[in-house]
Amino acid sequence: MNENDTVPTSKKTTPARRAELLALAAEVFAEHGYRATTVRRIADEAGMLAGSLYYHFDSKESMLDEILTGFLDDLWARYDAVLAAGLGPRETVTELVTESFREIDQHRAAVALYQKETPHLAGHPRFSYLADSRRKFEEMWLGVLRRGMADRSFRADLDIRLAYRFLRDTVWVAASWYRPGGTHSPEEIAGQYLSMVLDGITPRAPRAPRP
Amino acid sequence: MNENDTVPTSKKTTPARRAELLALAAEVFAEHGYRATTVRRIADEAGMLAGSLYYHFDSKESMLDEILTGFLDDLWARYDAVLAAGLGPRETVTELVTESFREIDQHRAAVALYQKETPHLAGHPRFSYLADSRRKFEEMWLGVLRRGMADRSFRADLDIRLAYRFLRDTVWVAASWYRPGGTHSPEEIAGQYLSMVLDGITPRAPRAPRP
Amino acid sequence: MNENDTVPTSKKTTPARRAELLALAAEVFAEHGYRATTVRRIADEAGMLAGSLYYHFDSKESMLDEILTGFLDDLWARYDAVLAAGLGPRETVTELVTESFREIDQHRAAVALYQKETPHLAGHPRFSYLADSRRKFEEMWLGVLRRGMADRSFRADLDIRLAYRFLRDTVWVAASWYRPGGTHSPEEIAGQYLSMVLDGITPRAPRAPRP
Amino acid sequence: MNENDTVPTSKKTTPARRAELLALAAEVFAEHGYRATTVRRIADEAGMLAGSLYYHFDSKESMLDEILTGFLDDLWARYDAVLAAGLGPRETVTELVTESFREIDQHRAAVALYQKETPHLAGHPRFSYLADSRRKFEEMWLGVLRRGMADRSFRADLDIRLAYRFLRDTVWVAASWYRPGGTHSPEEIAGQYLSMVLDGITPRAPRAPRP
DNA sequence: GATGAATGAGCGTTCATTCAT
DNA sequence: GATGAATGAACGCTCATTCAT
Repeated sequence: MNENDTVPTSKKTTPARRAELLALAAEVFAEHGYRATTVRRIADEAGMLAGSLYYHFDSKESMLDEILTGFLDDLWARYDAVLAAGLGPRETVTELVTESFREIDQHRAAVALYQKETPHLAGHPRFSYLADSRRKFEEMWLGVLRRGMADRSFRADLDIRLAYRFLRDTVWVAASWYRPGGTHSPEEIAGQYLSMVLDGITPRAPRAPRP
Repeated sequence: MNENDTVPTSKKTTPARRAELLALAAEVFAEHGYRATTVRRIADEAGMLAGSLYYHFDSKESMLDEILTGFLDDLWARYDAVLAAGLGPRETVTELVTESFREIDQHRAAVALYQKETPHLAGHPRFSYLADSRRKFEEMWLGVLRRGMADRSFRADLDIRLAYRFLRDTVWVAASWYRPGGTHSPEEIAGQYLSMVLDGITPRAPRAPRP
Repeated sequence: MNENDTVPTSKKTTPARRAELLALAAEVFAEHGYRATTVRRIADEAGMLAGSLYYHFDSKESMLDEILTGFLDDLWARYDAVLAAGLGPRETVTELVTESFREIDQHRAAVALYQKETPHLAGHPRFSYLADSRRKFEEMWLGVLRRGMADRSFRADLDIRLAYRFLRDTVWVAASWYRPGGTHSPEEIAGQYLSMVLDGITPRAPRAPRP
Repeated sequence: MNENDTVPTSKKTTPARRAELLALAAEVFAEHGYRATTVRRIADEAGMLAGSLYYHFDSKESMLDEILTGFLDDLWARYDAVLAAGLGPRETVTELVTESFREIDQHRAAVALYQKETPHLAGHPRFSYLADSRRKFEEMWLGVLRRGMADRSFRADLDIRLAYRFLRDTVWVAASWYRPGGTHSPEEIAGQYLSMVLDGITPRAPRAPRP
């Protein structure tokens, strides 16, 4: 997924400076949107001139690319670890959601960017990995939901595709308001979300504890 | 809220043509984003030249303005009717969510546009009504949630601000994937969403029917 | 050869204005070279701003394209007429050279541009017709030279490829110094050139008049 | 003519390294044109970074300058030797053309560069020696042609200025297609060219051998 | 009501050049 | 002698907007 592993596009810079600049660019992209963000603005924020950015990156687009692939690589490392643990459906959902909030906590800008720009990037060949990731994402969630419905972890009357979209969106939109270093840790927020998603916002009688 | 009621910007046109053009613009804005949409693209779609649009509208921004105010006017008419009905908290939530999905069904483009562009428009004086609406929105939801927690319609252990964001986002993001004329009616989708939000995705023992 | 016959790229402008602008661009391109010519310079010369040129043309490159195809279309119309006349080798050479000088007289800038830029444009797919034309050109000259050597119109000891290059270059470089409206008509210059090329610059005994 | 003799621009480098780099630069300039050649491209080819070239040369322009003066110095050394030999007009022309082809053979890139860039450099004070050389060139050729017409070595009916341009261009354009190490030696090519120029491409009766 | 042609500001990008290390 | 990182001016191009017709 990360083309940098195989095709180091422009490694003329130290990785540290690259990462710095990229984090900055992600922040600005996330705040104003990719299109509305001028390369001059990023350069300003970095204390350099617009042209100087091109020493480090090939283009504005390649900055976006690198931010997005970095994010997805990291995210899938988390998800794959969860999936490899062989947990039950409810625990898998719990862990997936928690890892998602951890990702939001650590790469908020990239997540927000991903949310906002993916639709426009869909058709672009360079960003085909976004559609690939989306597919994997869908399969993952649909799979865990199906397994959960089969073993009665989840309600049998769910419209599975609707439930998938519900779960997917519910988690990610949090990136639009979440600010790291707030009063709640990502784990706490994940806990609250899971509580609402799993048990609903209306009171329920105490369930028997699960094995 | 709708400045056209008091300050008719460009009344040279018939309201019908305006509405036509606006619906078209909303569609294009929603698909490609406001910034990425060129005025020429809208004109193309309308079968005219870019310059000709300026007979009907003052600027690209005023089109956006008109679309957004139209949407909010319509939405608040719906919400105000629900609030005026004096229903209980659970029923109020049910009706608010249902009306939201009806709004998505009827003005999908405007809703998507609102979702996508509001953050960037926040500081802009011309669009201060967006922040106003957001405030009203928040008060409305916080109010109904509080009342529900007070009368035990909703769980007492909810983090109310988190629950508010959860509800708010959960509903609106549906505009990003919803396509009118699909297999589900807006009421059906609302029903499914409400079922998940109110009761969670895990099975619960049958509750006593509410009066 | 002329894509405008089949694919009218950007006929948004009146052909007259296009032609005017194109002639102007050709002049500037020819004087300073294509790369060294800024689009602002052309616009200046046309009394407009750089951006305004893009109402008439898609790009700087498309201006070059249009100039070049226009030139080649015109040139080949001339050559084809000569070839269709079925003249003997010496007369064919005479007419081809004369038509070449007429072309230089009427489209000096385009010819100079063609001479100067063709090498750099060779690999570019959009300008593949340049290589095509070059091939046709070579076949044409090689053909007439061969026929002339066969029927003793031309010396039998010529290195035919060298003679081809000699003829080809000799004619076209004139575009670099020729100025229309000078003391010599294109026909006179063609006559002088032909006299040197056919008979050499050293005196020769009078030849028997040809039939 | 060579300002390096009097004003050593950047003597920080060994002449050997300079010459190496210059030959390389000439090659790249000749292939892509001076403007279109980036200093980085030259550096790449030399296995260094763009900035490093500035240790050896003051500027891109000074590289061009040095290449051109080197070429002209060499060429005029050849021509002056020929002129000093006191040959007859026909033999002088023969030798001048032959030396020209030898120059092309040995400094093809510089010749091609000279041909291509001289027109644009005309007005530039730094390159005024190009115009000087051109003048000397013209005087030389006009002189030998005049002498040849006077002593009947050349035809009396020639337009002398046209003949001058014809000779001048005819020789130099060969630099655009000539590749050293081909099947023909420069002397052979010179012979063929001279044969065409002196005697024409049509057969002539055998001339009485010259004294 | 709409067109054709233009404006002018700004955008992403390139590139010769500089300079501390 | 060479590098890494930056500058700053200019370039081709886009686009919202204007306005006479």
